[in-house]
Amino acid sequence: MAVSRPIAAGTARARRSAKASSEAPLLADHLSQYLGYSLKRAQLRIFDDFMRCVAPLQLTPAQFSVMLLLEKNPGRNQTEIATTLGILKPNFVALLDDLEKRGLCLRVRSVNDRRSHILALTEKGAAALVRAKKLIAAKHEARLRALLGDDKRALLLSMLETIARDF
Amino acid sequence: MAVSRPIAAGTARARRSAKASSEAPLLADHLSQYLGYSLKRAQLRIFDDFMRCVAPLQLTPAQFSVMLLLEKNPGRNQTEIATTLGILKPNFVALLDDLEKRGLCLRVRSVNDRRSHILALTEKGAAALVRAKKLIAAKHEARLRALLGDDKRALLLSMLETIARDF
DNA sequence: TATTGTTATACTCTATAACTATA
DNA sequence: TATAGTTATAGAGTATAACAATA
Repeated sequence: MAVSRPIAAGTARARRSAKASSEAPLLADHLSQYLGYSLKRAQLRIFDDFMRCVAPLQLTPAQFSVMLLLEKNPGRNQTEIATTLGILKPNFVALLDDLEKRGLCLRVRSVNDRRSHILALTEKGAAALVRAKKLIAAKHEARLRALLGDDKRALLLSMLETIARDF
Repeated sequence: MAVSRPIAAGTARARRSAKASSEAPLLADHLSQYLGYSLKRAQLRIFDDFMRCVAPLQLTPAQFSVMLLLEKNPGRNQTEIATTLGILKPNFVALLDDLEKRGLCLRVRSVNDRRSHILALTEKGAAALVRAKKLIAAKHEARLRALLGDDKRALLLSMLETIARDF
């Protein structure tokens, strides 16, 4: 049971739509003081918007990150790609099955080590990735820049990386 | 299949532990440019650390947020608390069952509206919450302050709130 | 009729053990 | 003996429909 899609009780929107059962809005501002809470709320919003922006291509954030990694790292096998993204090998199978079934990527048996599947984007996959990157840049990331400004956006990303790396 | 617990291929740690199958580390730095990716990575780290810090009390972030809300908003019913946190009513039942079974909170039938369950922390629940807050302040949030500094921490929180509210 | 809390249920994401085929 | 990919499975988290009691 995670903290998801919260309704900010302190916002004008929440105050306007207060239920008749109790006029006073709930006090929830103190929750935002906790990094985990704010981080989770922001992450859900961002993933939601990401999915909407990339909806024509039907790609989840995880699928997009896999395809991005395949593009920049040709010749790698499933274990290497999955591990880099923090996806466990058993859970990576279905994700790849889906991408492969849609003709976006390929598994090829390695000649050096016949246990390994070398992963590659198909032409269709590469084209889809190009389109996805354009949609994300034009809609998703552009919206973020408009909201925060370029300097604050860069600072936010660097702080998040710091937390992911050093916390 | 989400982006979780990733291994930063560019870190010194990752380079040291590179597998024999392929000496070259994977290029994954470009992923950090995407807010969703960095946000998710940071969120997983923070939730992980939150759980470790509060392990003596066996509270999840969601349970903690519920108890915090009960403390600041006495006399509210299940729907109000759940909705404020973005928890769907059916999913809130098991969470409350667990807290109530452990003697941390209570459901009381409302006298005004006998359909409603008014929620309240027990004395034991209030005491646990005090302890949890102390553990989080002393370990979890202190670590964040040490990592980012006070000014950047405040800026990070305000940017995350902006995203959650206005994106 | 509508709402509160609840049950049942399903789907996604995450995690572990164990199998197969290779090495 | 160990590793790569896979299967089976279990547990969280999240979502919807529908029910009983009450309004």
